[in-house]
This record gives sequence, structure tokens and C-alpha cells, in this order.
Amino acid sequence: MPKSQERCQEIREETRNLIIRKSILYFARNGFAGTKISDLSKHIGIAQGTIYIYFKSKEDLYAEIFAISDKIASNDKLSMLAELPLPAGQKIKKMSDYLIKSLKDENFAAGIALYTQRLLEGEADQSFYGTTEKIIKQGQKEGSVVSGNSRKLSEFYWGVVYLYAVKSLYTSDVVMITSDDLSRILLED
Amino acid sequence: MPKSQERCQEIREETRNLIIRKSILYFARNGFAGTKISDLSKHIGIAQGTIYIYFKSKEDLYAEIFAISDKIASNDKLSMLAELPLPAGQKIKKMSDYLIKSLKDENFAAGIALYTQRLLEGEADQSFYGTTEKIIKQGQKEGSVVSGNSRKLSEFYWGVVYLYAVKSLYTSDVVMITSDDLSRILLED
Amino acid sequence: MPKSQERCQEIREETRNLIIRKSILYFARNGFAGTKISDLSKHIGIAQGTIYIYFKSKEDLYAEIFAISDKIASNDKLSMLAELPLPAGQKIKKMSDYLIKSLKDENFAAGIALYTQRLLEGEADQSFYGTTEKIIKQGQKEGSVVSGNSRKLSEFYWGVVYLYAVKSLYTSDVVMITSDDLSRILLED
Amino acid sequence: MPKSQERCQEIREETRNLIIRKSILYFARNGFAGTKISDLSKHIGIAQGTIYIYFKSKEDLYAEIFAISDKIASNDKLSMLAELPLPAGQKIKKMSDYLIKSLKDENFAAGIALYTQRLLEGEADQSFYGTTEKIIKQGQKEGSVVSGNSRKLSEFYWGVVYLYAVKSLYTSDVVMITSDDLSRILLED
DNA sequence: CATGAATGAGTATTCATTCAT
DNA sequence: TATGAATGAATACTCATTCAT
Repeated sequence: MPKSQERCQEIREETRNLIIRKSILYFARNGFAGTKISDLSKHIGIAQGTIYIYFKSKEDLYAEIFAISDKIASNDKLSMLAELPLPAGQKIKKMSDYLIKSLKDENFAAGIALYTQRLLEGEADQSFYGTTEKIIKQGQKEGSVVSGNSRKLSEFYWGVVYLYAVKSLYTSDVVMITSDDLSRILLED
Repeated sequence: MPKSQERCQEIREETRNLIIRKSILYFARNGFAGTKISDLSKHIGIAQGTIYIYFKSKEDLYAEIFAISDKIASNDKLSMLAELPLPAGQKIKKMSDYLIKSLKDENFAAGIALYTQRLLEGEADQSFYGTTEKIIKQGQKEGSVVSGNSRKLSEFYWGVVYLYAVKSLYTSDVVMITSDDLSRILLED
Repeated sequence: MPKSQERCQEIREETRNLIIRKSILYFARNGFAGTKISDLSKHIGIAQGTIYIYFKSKEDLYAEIFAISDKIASNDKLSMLAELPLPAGQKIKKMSDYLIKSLKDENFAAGIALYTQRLLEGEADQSFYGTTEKIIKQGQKEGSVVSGNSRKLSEFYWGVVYLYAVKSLYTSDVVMITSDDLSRILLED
Repeated sequence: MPKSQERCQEIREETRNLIIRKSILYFARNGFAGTKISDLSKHIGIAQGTIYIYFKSKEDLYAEIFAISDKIASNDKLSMLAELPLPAGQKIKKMSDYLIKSLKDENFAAGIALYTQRLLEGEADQSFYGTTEKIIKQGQKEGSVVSGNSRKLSEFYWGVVYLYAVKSLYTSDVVMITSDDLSRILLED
């Protein structure tokens, strides 16, 4: 008896997700060139061939991983946060809280790491910083944020987030900075 | 004949240095796995075979590069700075001045990037932070440095240096932070 | 129950025949190495696994296909024709008529193509030409067939049949030669 | 001391030609799918990697082989022959002479086989038959060529050439037809 | 029986390394 | 020494075959 159409679809979805989920970390840690399909498949716990059922090539899988990192990085929560009727200082504290907490999730950290990596290589667009810049400008008007070019401050802030994302990918017991340390990059004392 | 002997030695030295100098950047940008000897040799402007006259293997060359990055990172100037009879605040400002200035040199940036990368991967020892920690502790006694675990602060400070080292490897026109921005990570306002 | 037993057997037979019928053409067109089970099964309209219920392996299926092509090529009608009390000229015309007509059937064409292919590769025995040679020799005695080595003429004749078998496998609208054209290879004008 | 520019060029040319020359036969005999790069390289007498220095992929090499087969098939000698002020009957005899003689050269045979194969698959254009058709029409006017559609006759004639090209690829001791046998396809007795 | 997702041996392709010139 | 063509081990990718459903 043939498997039901839906069950098949389900299995496919599951396997595809499994591959993506497990690959994010692997690629984030080892990079594209440093990732062997043989090792990756072992790490995922499937046969090499299975990867090629779901992805045309190693590059294709990598691209998919990147698309995911986009979603992780350009998080909705942050965009919504910017729109709330709050003083910038509080927005920054909330954002920092959220980010420091999220970095404990390896997939979030990997997403941030991959996305920033791509940003550095000039392959992702920088509109990503827009939300943060808006908050910074608001804060500068309100007097709670240090003076300086908002793009530069934004890059600095997210650079530090990236830094700790990368750190947490390599070491399980990172001495993580606190939400306050992170906020302090932007906030006037 | 002795003259030509020397000249030969000189040429050897020159080529060897050329390879090392050009490789630092290439490895820093692309990583070990991402660097192909064929590309690297093209980038240096020599034949593939020539690299193997001076280095036993790709790994051998990489190790050499790392030794260089060690020297760059554990700079004598900084150790000396720590010993000077100055208030910690000034030491930090001088160190930041020096680092921000040095980052303009691509080889310095590459050295910092490679060294930190290795640190992250747990392959370089962390004694490197010692000097900075000393200054931080001094500053905390003097009241000029923010409170907090000195290792954590030190890692944060160097993390940001790493961040801008990496940025400058990828983009020629980085919006670099100022020496003051960097110092502010450690200094009480 | 016995009824359903038979019905089962019947279904089995049907599926098995379907696979064979559809495979002949596929193999004839693409060759053994050029035929992927995944493509073939799609072409047949069944799942890949189903093929392995009826055939132990790809080679096994190919062998079966060959057995069929044997039967097609060493057709009984032709052997009987040779035995009839007719002048060779008429036998050749009848044979040509039959062959040209049969080539319109794709399975016949595929059978001829596969069989001759195997003959070329030295994997089928050449006794196959025997019947035709006999007729040729008879015709040469009777003066209706051109002079020359009977094996050579026979190979020529069947070569042309093969040629048009192959042509009809690739193009649906072959400019087919007539039965007379074919006969003329052997017949004195 | 570096190898001289010209010598390098020469070596490259030689190796490239070696690969092409040896591949023609291999592909003609085994087809694209039936040819393994590992076997082919062994047959050529070089390392697998060497093939990829000269050709981007197996397909690329195959395409090159096909380009060569084009040149072999659309031979200049035949076009010139058509233009000569000779009766068609003589042209056909000369053409047949030339073809039967040339088929003894394995590369010529392979070229014809590959080209015709591509023609069958509809991937080569049929302008190729033009020259022969012209001669046929001339001959029909002159009364030396059998009546019938010139394209059909042309295809028949070249089909037989293909047939013996293929035969000679598989067997070293083919019972080859004579130039007269070949001509007789077109010539009135 | 039939299905098609999963497997892994087999094949294509890349790339660090060697070596004749 | 320096070169770059050649090598073959390592890696990416395919496809005949299996097996849980």
C-alpha cells in the first residue's frame, strides 16, 4: 500500500528541516569551504545522498541557510519594538535584553553570525541597521543616547552582538556580557 | 662567488617574505579551508610550485602565518605600556590610540583577526589578555575604569578590536570607531 | 479465494508486461548506461521500487529485454518463409514487405535495434543471418540475386533494416525506404 | 628556470589533442553515459585530473568531440567534389571510393558515427545531406541515378555509411562492403 | 503489492603536492 | 630557483537498490 500523500509530505518537511537546523550551526562554525558534506551528513545523522534529495548542491544548501539567517537577523520583534511609544533608552534596554537572552540559543547565534558574515562580505544589504538607527536618533534627541553618527553607532552595537554570537558558537562557557554592558555602548551614563 | 651566495640568500628571504606578507591577508579573509593554493599563488604573483620551495605544505605556511599573528597581537609596545608609571586611564587611551592607528595597516588587522580566530577556536592561549587585565585592575583601584570582572572587560575590549580588524579586512572604507569610543568600553565616564 | 489468487497473478503479469514493453523502447533509445531507473520508472508511470518487485536488478531487466529482442529478431515467420517452395526473389520481396511493415511497430523496431546492437558488440551469435544467407544462395543460383559473398550481403541487408529501426526510434516521421528499395540491395535489376 | 612560454603552449596543445583523439573512439564506442572518466583517463594514459585541466567537465569534453565530428563529417573534399564538372555517376563513385577508404581510419569512422548519432537525436542540422542531394538530382537528370526522393536516397546512402562506420568501431575485421556496393544504392544498373 | 524516502557504493570533480624542464 | 603541467587523494554528487509504511 502506498504511503499517504500527506504523510510523505510530512516526512519530507521533517527531513528538510532537520538538515537545515543541523546545518546552520555546522556552517556557522566551519564556514562553507570548511564544511565537508561527508562530515555534515554524519553530524546530522543521515546519508550523504539524502542531502542531495533536498538540496541541489552544497551551495544551494548554504544559500538556504543564509535565507534562514536573514529571517533570524531581521527579527520582527525588533521592528515592532521601534514603533512602540517608549523612550529610546527603554527600547535599547529591551532590545539588549532580548538579544543577550536570544544569544543563548545556538541557532540564533549562528543566524546572527552567518548574517553578519555576509554583511561583511557585502552580500547582504545593510537596510538591516535601519531600525537601530531610528532608535538611536530618537535617543539622541531625547538626550539618552551618546552623540555620534547613527550608522557608526548602530554598526558598533551590532558588531558587539556579532562578536558574542561568534564567541558562543565556539565556546560553551563564554563569559557573556550583560544586557547593561551592551546597552551602555549606546546610552549616555 | 661569496657575493652571489649572499645575494641568493637575500632573494630567498625576499620571496619568502613576499609569500608570507601576501598570505596573511588572504588567509585572514578566506580562512584555511577557503584558501586554495592555486588562488593564493595567483594573488601573490608566483607559480604554485614556488610556495612549496619555501614551505613544506599549506599547513606549514598557515602555521608560519600564525606565528606572525602571535607577534603582532602580543605586541611589545603594549607590554611596555603596562609597566609605565602612568594612571590606567592614560594607559588605556594610549593603547586605544595605538590600536586604532595600527588597524589601518592591513597586516596588523589581519594578524589581530587571525590571532583572535585562533583564540576562539581554543588553539591559542589566553595569557594574551593578561596585560590588559592588569591595566583594568589598576584602573578599577584608581576609579577610572568601570567595575566588573577584569577578564570579561578585557575580552570585550579586544573583541571590539577584533571586530574592527575583521571589518577593515572586508571593506576599505569602514566607518571606524574612534580611539575614544574604544576607550569608553573600559573607562568610567 | 482461488478467484482472487488468479486475479493477483493476472495483475502481476500485467504489470510485468507493462514494465517490459515500456522498457524496450527506453533501453533501445538510451542504452543500458544511459537509462536511469528513476527516469525509466517515471516513463513507465510506476514507482522505482516496483521495478524491483519484478526484476532482481537493472541488469536482470535488461537481460529480459534482450531475450524479447531475440524472439523478435529470429522471427519464426522468416524461418518458415525460407522453407516455402518459392523462388528466392519472391521470398526476398515477402521478407522485405514484412520487415518494412513491422518496423512501424515501435517494439519491433526496438527489438531489432537492441538485437543488432548486441550482435555488433559480439554478445549475440550470428546464426541469425543463416536464414537470409540460405535465401541469398538460392537466389544466386536462380540468377535473381546479385553475386557476392552471402554473409556480406546478408549483413548489408540486415544492416539497412537496423538502420531504419534506429531511425524510427528517434524520429516519428522517418522517410522510410520502401520494401522495393530494401529488396533491391539483394536483387539483380 | 621557467619553461619557455612556447614550450608550455606546445605541451598544452599536445596533451589536449591527445585527450581529444583518444576520446573520440572511446565515446563513439561507449556513448556518453557509458564512458567513465576513470576508464577514459586510463585508456588515454593520463591521470583523471589532467582531463579537467583541459575540459571543464565530461560534457564539455563530449561537446568538443562532437565539434570535431562535425568537421570530419562535413568534409571539404565532398563539397568540392560536387562542384567538379563531372557526370554525377563519376562523382558518386569517387565519393564512395573516398568514404570506403576513409572508414578504415578509426577516427573517421568514429566521427561519422558520432555525427550521425547526433543527427538521429535531432541535435545536428541536416544541411549535411545537401551536397549529396545535389549530386543525386544531377544524376537523375543524367539518367544515371535511380528515381526517387533525393532526400530519402541521400539519407539511405549516408545511413549505410553510418552503418559500416559503427560496424568498424566494434569489430576489427568487418566484412566491409565495396565502394561499388555503396554506389549501387544510388546508381541505376 | 506499491510507494518513495533513504542509503551508500560508485562516479565526477577539485585541489594540495610533485617533478621534469 | 622558478615554473606550471601532471598527479591522485580527497571531496562533491549520482543513482541502483532497499525497506518501512
